Amino acid sequence: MGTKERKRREKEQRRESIIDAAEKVFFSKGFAAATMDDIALESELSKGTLYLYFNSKEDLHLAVAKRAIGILNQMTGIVKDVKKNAIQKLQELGRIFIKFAEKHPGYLNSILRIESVDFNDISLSRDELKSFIFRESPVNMAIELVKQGVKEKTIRQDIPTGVIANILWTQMLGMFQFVTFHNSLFELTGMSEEQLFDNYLELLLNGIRS
Amino acid sequence: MGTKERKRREKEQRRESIIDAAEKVFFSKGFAAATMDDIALESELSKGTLYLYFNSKEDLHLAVAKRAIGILNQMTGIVKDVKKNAIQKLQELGRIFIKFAEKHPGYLNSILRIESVDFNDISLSRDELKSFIFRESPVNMAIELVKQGVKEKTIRQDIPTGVIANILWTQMLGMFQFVTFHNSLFELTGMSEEQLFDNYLELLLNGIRS
DNA sequence: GTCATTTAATGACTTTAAGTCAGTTATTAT
DNA sequence: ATAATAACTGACTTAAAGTCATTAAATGAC
Repeated sequence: MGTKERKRREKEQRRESIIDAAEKVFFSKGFAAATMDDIALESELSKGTLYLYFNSKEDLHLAVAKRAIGILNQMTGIVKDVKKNAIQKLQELGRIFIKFAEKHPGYLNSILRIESVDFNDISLSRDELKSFIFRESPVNMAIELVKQGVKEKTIRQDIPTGVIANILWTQMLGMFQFVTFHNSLFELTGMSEEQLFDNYLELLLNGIRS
Repeated sequence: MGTKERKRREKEQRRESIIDAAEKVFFSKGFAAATMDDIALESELSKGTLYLYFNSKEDLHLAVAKRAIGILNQMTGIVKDVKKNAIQKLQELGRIFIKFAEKHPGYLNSILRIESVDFNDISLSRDELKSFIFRESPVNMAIELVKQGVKEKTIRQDIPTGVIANILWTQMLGMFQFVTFHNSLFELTGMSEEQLFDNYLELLLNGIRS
């Protein structure tokens, strides 16, 4: 009598399918313009049902962001097996992030969004997500790499590794926020997106070299 | 018959007093939680009147952000008179930004906000503001300083000055976004806010040295 | 000073979208 | 077959942005 187990699984599947629908709507219209009715329609469920699975539209967005972090993690996973020094690994990490951004612009946006939306309306679930990001995200890998670099003496040791790693993470996000928002920069400088990213990475890593 | 002139002035004053009220409400409740009715109450005007002066709540927020940029500009104005090399001037610029953030957290938030809110709902007035920031903000001063640094050979010349300056600007914003959001970092690292900022600045500038 | 005209301000109303909940339908266990 | 439980529904409530017909105030021509 595995009914209970099957039900749990089905519930999980339904949940995922709602996230699928939400994703589609968020990515095509943007979070603000997306309505719960849109998502209900897309998911072939009623609005009420959405609220059986998620407490709010924001909550639904957090679920999408979690997926984004998951995918990013998966993509960056290979870095730790690379046989190079820490700086080079960090560079690789950065390049993977850039690939992620190109391949999954919607997911990138959802990550940017959770790091930026209104500072005053902190919800419990966001706190939860914050710690999730901290524990699970590339930040964590960056911390390891920075530690390695300090040991190797390729990275300066006068600043706590946690701080360096977080600075790198923030700056990656900042770069994308900037590029997403001010796409006019390309015209201004005549640089390609790729060149810009490379320079960005270069500058970041140059700053932490010992 | 300076009636016309007086009317224009009064209209301007009313506009400013509405921004005053909006500011108070935004800063105390946050943009999302603030309502136009709150602002109407605070300004001792009716809601309808607010819409005679501003097209939307977002528009009203942009006006606040413009003020913020104005104040920041005023504060950073002294840097160009400092008699030091470009790197040192940029460091000073960064420190002033930090002072601004401490003194005017509300204004800081409003600047962060315009750089981050939903990427899909771009309004005309935001484009206008973007070019305003670009023309009037410290970005512009940073560009000048970077040019100076390249001439002096204190700053690397292999990356376009505009790109370097914009990277610095983004990263300053990113730093504050991060600190505002993850204030837990202090606990994690045991660093004071001041130390953190100093390290941040150091890293940024180290990256661009020649 | 009066009054027609223009300008400024009002707040009740409309609209939109998030979130709720009493009622219906489907599933399970006995 | 049926009572109990779980899943789902969509009409309804609520909140807040934005509108607009109406009222009030200010102006300037006479």
